Amino acid sequence: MELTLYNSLTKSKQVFQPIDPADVRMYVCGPTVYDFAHIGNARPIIVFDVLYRLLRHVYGVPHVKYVRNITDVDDKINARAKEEGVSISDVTERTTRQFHEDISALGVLPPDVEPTCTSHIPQMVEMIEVLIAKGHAYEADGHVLFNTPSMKDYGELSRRSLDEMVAGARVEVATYKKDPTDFVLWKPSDDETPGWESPWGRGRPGWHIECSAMAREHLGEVFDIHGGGIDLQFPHHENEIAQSRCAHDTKVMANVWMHNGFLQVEGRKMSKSAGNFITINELLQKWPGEVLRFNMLRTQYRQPIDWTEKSVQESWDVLESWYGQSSPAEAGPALTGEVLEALADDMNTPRVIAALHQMEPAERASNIAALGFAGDLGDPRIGSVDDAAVEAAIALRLEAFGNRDFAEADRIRDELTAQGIQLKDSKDPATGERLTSWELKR
RNA sequence: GGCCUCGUGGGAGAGUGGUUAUCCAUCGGAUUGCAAAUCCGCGUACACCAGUUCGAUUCUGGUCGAGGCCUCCA
Repeated sequence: MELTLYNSLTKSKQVFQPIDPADVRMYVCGPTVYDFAHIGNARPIIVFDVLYRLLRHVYGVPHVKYVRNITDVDDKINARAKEEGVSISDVTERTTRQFHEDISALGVLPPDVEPTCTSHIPQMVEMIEVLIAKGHAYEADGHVLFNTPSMKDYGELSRRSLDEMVAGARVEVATYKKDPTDFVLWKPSDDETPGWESPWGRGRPGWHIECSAMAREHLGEVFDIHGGGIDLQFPHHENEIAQSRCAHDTKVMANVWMHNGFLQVEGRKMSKSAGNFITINELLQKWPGEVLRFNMLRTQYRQPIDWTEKSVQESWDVLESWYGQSSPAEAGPALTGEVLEALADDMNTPRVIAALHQMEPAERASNIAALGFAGDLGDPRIGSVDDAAVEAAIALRLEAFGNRDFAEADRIRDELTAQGIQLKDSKDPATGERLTSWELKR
């Protein structure tokens, strides 16, 4: 089948043609592990999980390789460790564990490889040496810098010329740079900062070289898809491209570059200072993970998304209604019909959802199962409720019904309502007997 | 200041040079002892101003508005 993807490199939708259909390779920039992942971080995780599932459907599970790194070397991590008075590995290990816990609740498959920076330092050093040998990088004042004018088409991804960048720059240029747009490959570490021995003294890698080195190690010099958030397009991805292409003398690093749009919260940019910073973990205290997953997919991945309480509630309502008709837990996963077509159209997930609404419940259940939904809407807040007491109250209410004592029945219902418990009555279609279920009000 | 993305009905959100997106909410009805839940029915929107066109929400230009990035930063 034909799969169309939007390529940031060409700014157009293109039919996806893998280099080798028996070995389709995708790299996605993973988290820097210094703090809880926020809901904005969850977007690429979920979006590219959907793509991973689609690729596996199209090319076969054994023929797709998905690499998503963990950035465990970063000055933010160093700052956090210092602030807390703990070791750097304390911070990175704890945060990595938390990250895995949080995203597994979102129904994402683990990537095939999840490399860490700390285990790829030799590969980074080697790549930097190659770049120096080829005249693309130089040592200055203990740093190694990539010389951007040494690459003819630097800036192709973000479509800016070096002149534009210099003209628009607001940042003071370090004096040791040959050119204002040169960027760091390696920087020196003092005794208190993590560092590794290198030909340029004890130091640590710059931000971009990690992804170039890890992608090369696990996917080769040229691979199919590289993904990440739109905020990474420049400078991170631009510089990855520069490093990898210049080190390998290749025309591209990856054939298709994909960027998910930004996330806002209640109509405003999410930031700690604005007080609207939401972590995945916090949301999971209140909502089932698959509601968050569904909510994320209601917007096409390239569009900006406005994350609101109201939209999450709507997502919950939709899933509850679907699961009530046919649960994905009991369905054989399968991508079919219009759902598959919409997915293959640059992952048009809103169109996918519209198609799901039109499907028969059984087929729908199969499709949502294949999209990573398990059918579990267990309310994470339910632990705070004494459900035996609730069941007992419901039994008393049904007894009151039996006696036609509506005043007593309503009194019990009002009491439960006051506790935030919503009753739902239905009839057994066979016997006509009254059945009562309950849930916590949102 | 430079580069870029976006602006669809009450809300969310696809799409299209001329034809019902879809979902949620509202409203009306059925059902219910009363509610909730459930079921049925109802919505001709596409920021503004020009231009191209037989015809534009869909193409081009401009205006206004929202948002992102601008090299060590998350």
